[in-house]
Amino acid sequence: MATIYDVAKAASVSPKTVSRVLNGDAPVGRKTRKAVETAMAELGYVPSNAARMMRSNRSGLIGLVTGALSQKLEPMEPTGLPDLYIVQGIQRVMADSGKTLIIADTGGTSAKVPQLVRTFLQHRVEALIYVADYHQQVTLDTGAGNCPVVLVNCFDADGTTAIVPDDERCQFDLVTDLVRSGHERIAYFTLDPAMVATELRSKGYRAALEAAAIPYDGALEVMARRNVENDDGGLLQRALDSVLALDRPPTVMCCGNDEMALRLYGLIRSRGLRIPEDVSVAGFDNYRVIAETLYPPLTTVELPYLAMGQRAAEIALGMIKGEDEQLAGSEMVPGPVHWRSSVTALNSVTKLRSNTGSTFS
Amino acid sequence: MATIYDVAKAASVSPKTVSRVLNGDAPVGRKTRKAVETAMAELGYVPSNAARMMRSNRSGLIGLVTGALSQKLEPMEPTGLPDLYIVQGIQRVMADSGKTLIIADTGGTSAKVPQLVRTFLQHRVEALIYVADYHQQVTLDTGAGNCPVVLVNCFDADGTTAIVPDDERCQFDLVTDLVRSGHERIAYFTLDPAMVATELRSKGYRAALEAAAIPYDGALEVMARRNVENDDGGLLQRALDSVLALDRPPTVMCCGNDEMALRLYGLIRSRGLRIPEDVSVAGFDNYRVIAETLYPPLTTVELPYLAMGQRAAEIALGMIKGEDEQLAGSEMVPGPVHWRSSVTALNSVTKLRSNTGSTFS
DNA sequence: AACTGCTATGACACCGATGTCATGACTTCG
DNA sequence: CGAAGTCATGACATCGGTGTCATAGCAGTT
Repeated sequence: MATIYDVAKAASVSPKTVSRVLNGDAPVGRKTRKAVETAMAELGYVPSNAARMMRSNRSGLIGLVTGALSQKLEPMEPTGLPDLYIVQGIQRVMADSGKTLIIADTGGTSAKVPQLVRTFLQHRVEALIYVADYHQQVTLDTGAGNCPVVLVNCFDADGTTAIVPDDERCQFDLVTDLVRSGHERIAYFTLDPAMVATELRSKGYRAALEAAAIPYDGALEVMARRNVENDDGGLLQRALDSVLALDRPPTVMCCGNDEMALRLYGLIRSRGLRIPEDVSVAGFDNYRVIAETLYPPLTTVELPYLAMGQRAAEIALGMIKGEDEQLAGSEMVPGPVHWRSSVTALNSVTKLRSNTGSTFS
Repeated sequence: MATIYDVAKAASVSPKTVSRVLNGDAPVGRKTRKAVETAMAELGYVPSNAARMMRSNRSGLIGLVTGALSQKLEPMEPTGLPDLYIVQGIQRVMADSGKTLIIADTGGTSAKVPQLVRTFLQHRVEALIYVADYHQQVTLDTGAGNCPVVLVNCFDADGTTAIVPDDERCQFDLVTDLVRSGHERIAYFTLDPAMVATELRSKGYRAALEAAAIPYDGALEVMARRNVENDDGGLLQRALDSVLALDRPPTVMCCGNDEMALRLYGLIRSRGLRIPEDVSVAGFDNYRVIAETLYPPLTTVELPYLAMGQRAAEIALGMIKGEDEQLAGSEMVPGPVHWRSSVTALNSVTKLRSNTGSTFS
């Protein structure tokens, strides 16, 4: 691989002059510049980042760890591979800023993390970003020293800078939209309460009811999914039957995620009910393969994974520049409601006017 | 950040001795080693890869480009984000071999590729891997010089080393299993024939029929999905009706992907037919969110993305070691059939014994 | 003519590790 | 006891760029 010395010799100039052509940090004569550029092209010269970094101490690399960190090793129900979107968001911002991403996947073994961090530090990454596959608390065995760290889709006990989805706000917005379109009996089939997101969304659900002065009915909020092997779907079936048996059954059923909604479609129809004429259904995640493919298409909330990634990248870049941003703890990012035909409006007037950034498709 | 000189001073030895402790390439006295190790721990010393690379010229980095390269800019129907699995496969192998992956996503703009490749070359990657999001032909504006290149899920006209899924074999295996379980009237709803995969799978479908001495009936193979905006699902509906109207309607329907199978479930039921009692359904992709969530669970074929990634990584490592492997052109990787209850056996005997690595779940 | 100011260029040290070679202490063997 | 061999260690050059400083050439000013 050619070096500046080779280029310098070919162009009959000093190495330093070649360096100047490369960086444009000092004036270079027009003829000289041309000679150098020709030589570089002929030799197929590409500057070595390693050598450059030796002096500048700026590697241009950002370390990204995905997977792992999970305290539960059980793989979650697939919910659209949020990590991927987060990573894309990060990548997009980083590429624009000229940084290069170096990525390590732990493959679910959080024990590998320290090793990966070490490798990143060897490459002198300018920042470290951890991405979790679902909203959770992590404890990270950093050893990262003074390297800036940003957590995404997770948070820790030490108040490390973190970007998390605003589950509460998302559920709040969804339920508020349901109320606006005339629903009052709103069932909510939750995921495993052990998950961080479940609790937050429950809060959002209740807050939306309260804001609309609709009394909370515990019989309408039922856990319908466990993160355990022996949940064969029976929970959801029983949950459905229990709310259908109520004196005042719900007019709309919210699901903890779109996959649950997919199952629910089948169950509701096997009970002889129509969607949305007899009962409306809403999901969570905007897992498009499901939400747009189902008939009728599913009203659901999008978790803003791409935006979270972008935000995390911006913050990391800010930390590199030394702005520090004082970002103590978590920043929550809300996401839009996607309004589709699985929910029917009960009030004749379309007084539904969302101010929450909802989209209608 | 501490250097070996700092460590050397702290341990009262020469820098070279610290280097020896790090690399173990020469004997070091026990007491000296201990002193050095203590000093390293105290200073939080992490060796600089850049400096190391200056001498060894081995960066330990592998460049990975995803997205882009696609000749069609239209995003495909989501089929389970194969790139992610491929990347995971690559990552897994690379991590085991001590290499670090650096990743760039083109975000769909193949124009960015040369720029990304340049960045990678600056980092002196030891190999370059391109991953496409679906099986396709690409033309890559390399400029990669003598850096080893491996294509995954795509191939080019120049015969660059490439790892692609064995679509033909996969479809062949699936249809063969269907035949073994007693089906003879096998419909096949294909994807857009403009896709490389579609043609290959058609060949597999026909080859399997021929191998079983079942006459090919053109009325059973119908295009049911176009990669265009105005395909509202009507194609599939008409395809279904056309085969149901045949004198000898099919006993099983194969779909071009699992998403199509999801739609087909709905359509079949709206015609008053039961799955699998009246008609069996098979998919393609083993897109688990769909295949395992549907009722009944979907028989489908898995495209071996993880394995493809692993294989690609192995080959790239081989090329780095200079084994060159003579791998002219493409290597095709087959994937297993996942046998689930959406397909019923027509022959009473369970003479079904797959030798194709099928799994039964 | 002497001085100032600017442009264009080169010499040289340096970043942090490692390869090469040299050296001193100690063991082993004839 | 001296020669040869092993062990442990250090001095120094080197990798490929960039920062610092010096210098030569030339125009403009007084």
